[in-house]
Amino acid sequence: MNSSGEAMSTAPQPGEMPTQYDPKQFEDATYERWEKSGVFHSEPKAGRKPYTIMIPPPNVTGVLHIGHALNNSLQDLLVRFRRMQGRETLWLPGTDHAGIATQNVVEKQIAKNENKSRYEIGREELIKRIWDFTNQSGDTILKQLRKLGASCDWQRKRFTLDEGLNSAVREAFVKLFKDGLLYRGKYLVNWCPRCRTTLSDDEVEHEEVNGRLYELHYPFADSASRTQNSALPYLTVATTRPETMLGDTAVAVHPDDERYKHLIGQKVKLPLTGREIPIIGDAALDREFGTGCLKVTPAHDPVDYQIGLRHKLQILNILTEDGRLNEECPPEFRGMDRYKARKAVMEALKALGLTGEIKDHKQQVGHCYRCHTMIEPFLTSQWFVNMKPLSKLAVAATASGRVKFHPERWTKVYLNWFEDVRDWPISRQIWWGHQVPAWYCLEDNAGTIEKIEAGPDEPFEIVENGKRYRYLIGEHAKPIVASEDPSKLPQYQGKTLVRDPDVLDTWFSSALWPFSTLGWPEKTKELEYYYPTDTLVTSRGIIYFWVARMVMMGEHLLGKEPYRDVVIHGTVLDGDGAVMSKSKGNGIDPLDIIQRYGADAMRFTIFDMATEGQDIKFPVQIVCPHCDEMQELPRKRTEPVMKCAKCKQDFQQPVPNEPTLAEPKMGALDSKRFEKGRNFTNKVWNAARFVLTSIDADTAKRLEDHAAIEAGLRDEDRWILSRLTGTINQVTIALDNFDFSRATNKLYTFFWDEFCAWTIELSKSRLQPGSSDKTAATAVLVHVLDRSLRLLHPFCPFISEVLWAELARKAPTPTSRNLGYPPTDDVGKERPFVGEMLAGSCWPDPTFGLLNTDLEDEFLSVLEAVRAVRNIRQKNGIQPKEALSVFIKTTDDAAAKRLLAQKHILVQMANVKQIEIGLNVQKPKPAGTEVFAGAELYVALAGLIDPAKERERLAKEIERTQHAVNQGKKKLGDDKFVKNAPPDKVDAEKARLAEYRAKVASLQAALKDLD
RNA sequence: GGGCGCGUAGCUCAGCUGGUUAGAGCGCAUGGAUCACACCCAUGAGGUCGGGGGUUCGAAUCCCUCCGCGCCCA
Repeated sequence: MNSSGEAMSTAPQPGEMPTQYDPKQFEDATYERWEKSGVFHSEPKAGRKPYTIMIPPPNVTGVLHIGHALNNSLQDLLVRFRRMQGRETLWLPGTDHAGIATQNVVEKQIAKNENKSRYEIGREELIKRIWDFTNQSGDTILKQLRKLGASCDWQRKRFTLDEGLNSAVREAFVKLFKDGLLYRGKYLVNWCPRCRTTLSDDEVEHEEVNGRLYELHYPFADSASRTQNSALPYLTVATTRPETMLGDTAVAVHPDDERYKHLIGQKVKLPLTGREIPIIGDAALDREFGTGCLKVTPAHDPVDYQIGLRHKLQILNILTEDGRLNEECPPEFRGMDRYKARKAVMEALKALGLTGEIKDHKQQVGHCYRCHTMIEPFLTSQWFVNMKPLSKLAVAATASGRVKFHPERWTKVYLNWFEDVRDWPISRQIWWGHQVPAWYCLEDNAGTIEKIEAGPDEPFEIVENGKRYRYLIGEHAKPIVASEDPSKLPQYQGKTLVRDPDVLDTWFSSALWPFSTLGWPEKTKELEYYYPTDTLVTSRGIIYFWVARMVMMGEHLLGKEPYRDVVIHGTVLDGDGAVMSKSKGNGIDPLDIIQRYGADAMRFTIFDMATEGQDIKFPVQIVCPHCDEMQELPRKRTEPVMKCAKCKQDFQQPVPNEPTLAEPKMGALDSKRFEKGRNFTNKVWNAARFVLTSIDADTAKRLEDHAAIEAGLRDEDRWILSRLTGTINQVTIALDNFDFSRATNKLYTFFWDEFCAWTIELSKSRLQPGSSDKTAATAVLVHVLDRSLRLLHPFCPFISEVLWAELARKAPTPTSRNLGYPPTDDVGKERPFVGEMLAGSCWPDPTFGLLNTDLEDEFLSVLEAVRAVRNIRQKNGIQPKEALSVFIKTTDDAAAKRLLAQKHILVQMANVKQIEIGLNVQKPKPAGTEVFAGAELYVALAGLIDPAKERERLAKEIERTQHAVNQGKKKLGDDKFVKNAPPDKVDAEKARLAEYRAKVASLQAALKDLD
């Protein structure tokens, strides 16, 4: 084969396979071969069904963490599976520009290195710096994905801020605007005073904070006024944010509240400001909260805002964009930060005797999801997406079953979001992102757009004569929304157009990802072929942020769902059930794991644990950086330096919420769970090693003589072929259903407990020099190994690829690698066999003609017999070397014949030297006895027995069986069971009871015989 | 406050539509340098399925309730 030349450079030479698999030796080279071969690249092909996954684009500046490892390993599993099934498979990779997050990183750098704010640097320069930064560190995470084995089509890599995606964003914006689904308006939004931008509701994280509830007294304007139940000359309001009182424009009471209702219509004199504000009645008030009087600050509280609208109150903004008090406030407070202002206002009120009780108060407070600053409700003009019509489309997509969630329960979570979702503010007052494609004509908007000089620490759009200016675009300004700059248009000649300075929410461009990456709005052949895509693999955390919005946009802009299946996987947690994170110092680094165990081992372990979307818990250990010894972390993780239990040297552990020290060396976090995957890959390696070394040149030639091989097949061969068929079928079904853990388990059990433990063991005698059976035995080993490696490939791509290349080298023709059962092989089939590598070869089909469930059942009793002999041997302390004499007494002739046919298995697997099977077999004395499937098995123990041990063993078995007898007796003794249960269940119970009774009797007899 | 998930062997988890003596891996115990693998092989011990109530001939499984843990939304 062509590939063998290349394969030799990475695959081991014959006789050179070490006894342990060393992933580092093969992984990078194998990945390189894949990339070179083009097996990951996809082109639209008429007549072939595509399979497409769009990667959830990680942040461009991100680094791989364990969550990415899980997410992308699952995608790779699906993609490799479908590719091998012959689908034209595209896994499109890329990164997200992550607006606020990325801008923050660069802003912090600039602040640290140059002590400058973004306003001092200026928009253009900042954007340039961010581009430099992302170009530099941007593809780190994509490079790391290769370490996982991710089979992405790198030629189709995209970035959410690249030119094509920008045109998609502009087109989407224009279309939504034309369709009446996009509007500009002045509303109360979530505002981050640190990022100085709007945030959507989803970008606000609510957290419980220990705050205070302050009572403030507002004197009545009319000094004659009094409350009903007190003679005090003021109304007392309660608030958690006293500084907002400067923006109060009313006090509200409940219209039915006996204490206050007579005051409605009167006024209070707002302290510190001298303004008189009305007392109003509003039924939305909670009479029980605080004093029952609510200060109303429409510009700075969502509830108050609604009240303000209802009562047409003045809406008075008292904050600047960076959270300081503005010129609407009394001079002594102007320019103060909101928290300083809180203190100052309280002090001023206290001096006037206008403060009351101050109580501790727990409250939910919104924080910016990117910088964790407390958000402020803020009145600004923003672009909004009208969510109602789009929600309907997205809801319909799941209702009609076109979009399905796995596990299904997430459908409800998804739908729930649409139920009372508010309009989505999409403009952001930052610079890194897609600038809003809207312009304003100054001449046409005279009076609504204001040009003002910008302060040194304020945003600005234009510089004239060294002075900075910004435009304040009033809420009623008329935008010109266009995908291209309209200033060249004839109607604007001689006029000044200014572009909307805002950029769009990152999630706006992410929402277009499934089709913008395929060239939309152009009608490309890719879009035609790959859209709708097939599967989205993501975590529950972004169902709202991303999934819901993608479905809306796909439905509206293309009239089709973006994908058919949404797979929601769990979250990786530590042993205590805490999310892994940098600040908690409990995060396992997937690259460390790959380094220690290999990518395949990590993937396999993850798949094994990925059960039905449940969270995945990894108890975390730490590795000594000096001697590599894995050890438990101390329960209290406060002291960074710990001593290695083995080499006694000091090393560092990550401590929650603490920076790392310069010294001593940091230990890597690890988890013992990964040993399962490593052990399995090593098992695969060694099984292959065994099979490969058993193929000599002579055997290789004969592997194509299928007729001769067929004639030489034994029952154990037919058994493993039947089991293989069942396994192929089960793994395929499990993957079809996104049941990753089940697929992994089936593969594991088949390979380890059936192929290795039985087939390989049993083949050993047949492979001896001079054995006439060698060809058939080898053919079975080669066939099963070939199919196993194919099955294994999507799970463990590296080791399977390496071993398969080696197998192809030892058995160089396709027909030598199978027993003649379809599928014969990839070569000559319609499916292209890309790069002559396993990654481009085909998935095994279950060959149902090989299924033989009768034989499988029959084998169960042989396996039982082996286990029985081993058990008696072990319990009597008989050395494995000691060959035993075994007698099996059956109740019918057929059973005897069946067992007799397999007696070599007993001989080989249980070290038996002499065996008798039949209806009239005599029990030796003394004997070890086991009862199974109606047969009694005796092991002659003369000279070997330890009667006490055998008695103990029998007693235990009797006790256990008696338990089953009791349960059966109880059931069958119950008239109601016999009358009500289905007859087949009753019969089955009867048969079972009879069997257990017989077993107890036999065992008791055996016990007696020992005397 | 609403919604969802979880609670099964020392640990991490299977156990789907109710019916064999409730399983796996790790760990543990015992034995094993046998010619694929000690990252191995063999055998075994270990569970009143979070508590209580109900439905049913029969409940780890269905229903109610309580307790504990976690997540999401308000």
